[in-house]
Amino acid sequence: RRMFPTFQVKIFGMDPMADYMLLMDFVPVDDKRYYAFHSSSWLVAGKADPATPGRVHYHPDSPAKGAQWMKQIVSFDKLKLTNNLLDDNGHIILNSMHRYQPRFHVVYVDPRKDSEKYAEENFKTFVFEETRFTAVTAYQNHRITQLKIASNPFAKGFRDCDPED
Amino acid sequence: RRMFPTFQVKIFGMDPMADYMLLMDFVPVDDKRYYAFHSSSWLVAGKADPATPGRVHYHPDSPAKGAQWMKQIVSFDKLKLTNNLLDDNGHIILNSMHRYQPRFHVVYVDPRKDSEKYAEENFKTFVFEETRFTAVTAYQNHRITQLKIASNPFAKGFRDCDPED
DNA sequence: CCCTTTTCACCTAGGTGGTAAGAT
DNA sequence: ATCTTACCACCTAGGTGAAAAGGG
Repeated sequence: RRMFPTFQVKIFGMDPMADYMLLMDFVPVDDKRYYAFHSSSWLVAGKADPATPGRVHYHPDSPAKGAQWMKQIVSFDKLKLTNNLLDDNGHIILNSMHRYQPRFHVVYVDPRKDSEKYAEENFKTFVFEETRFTAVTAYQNHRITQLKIASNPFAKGFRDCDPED
Repeated sequence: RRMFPTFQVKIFGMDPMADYMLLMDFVPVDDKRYYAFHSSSWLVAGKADPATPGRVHYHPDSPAKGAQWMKQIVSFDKLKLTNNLLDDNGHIILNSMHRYQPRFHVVYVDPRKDSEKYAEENFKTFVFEETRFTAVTAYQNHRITQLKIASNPFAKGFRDCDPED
């Protein structure tokens, strides 16, 4: 399913005329597996399960000019997560009940013939720790459910109050 | 609205590793304005109205590698037509009751610095005369309406027989 | 007991021709 | 008389959490 809320960034400082690829991936926060205790808190269940294939999600507008990326907020709303190790839809594969850190990467599309040499300097990664989350197959906390229902337009059918509450 | 049926092409002979832009535009077939006589045939109503802004529709996957374009049929299903001269959605603007010839263009994205010099040879246009049509705001022929209802999935609500008829 | 899978009603978002009213 | 516009019911396509069933 889609990740919600959507990861969004506002970009500054690109070369407006140069091409860039924007992408995201997810790395484990720790080597632990968690479980929900009485639907109220996370406790450690033991060591992490074997790592999932480390896939990457390219923003579907990639490649695009710096001017294009900078002129409005970039939204990764097409990014989908799955726990299916055999997924062949190109979705990001995560282990349920494990904690993850989303990462955002910017790749400058180097027009030089020997661009591979400069791969290091043409690549930049940004991490926002406040975007860490625990992957689940079902919500383990009623307040998270209510927050989703209140903020995701597709869950409007489950609301019982005005949207401005 | 969308053009239906959708313009589709199968592509051969590209350089699999090179980038290409695919686009379409529409040119008048003649300098005439038409009218529908008793909903059964087209008659000439006089000289064409002033030409509309000559817009172009880039296939949204552009630019992409030759290998990508060739591996399946390319479908221009996002292309939209309008008769609104003030349209600011980037749609193709046509005069109603005029005849048009869709054109398909392939642009090779030349990696050379002085690529402008080679614009001529990096550009190729394909015209399929069987795709000519008369632009309308409402169908002028009941058999066209029935053909659309029978073949467009979004018009399923107007069908009264099985789809395989 | 806790987590996962499947199915479902209920949404968003948007593409159909029908239809009635309006314009020339 | 003929064409255009605006709105509508009815679709496709797909994103929600609920709920029930399944698994360890």
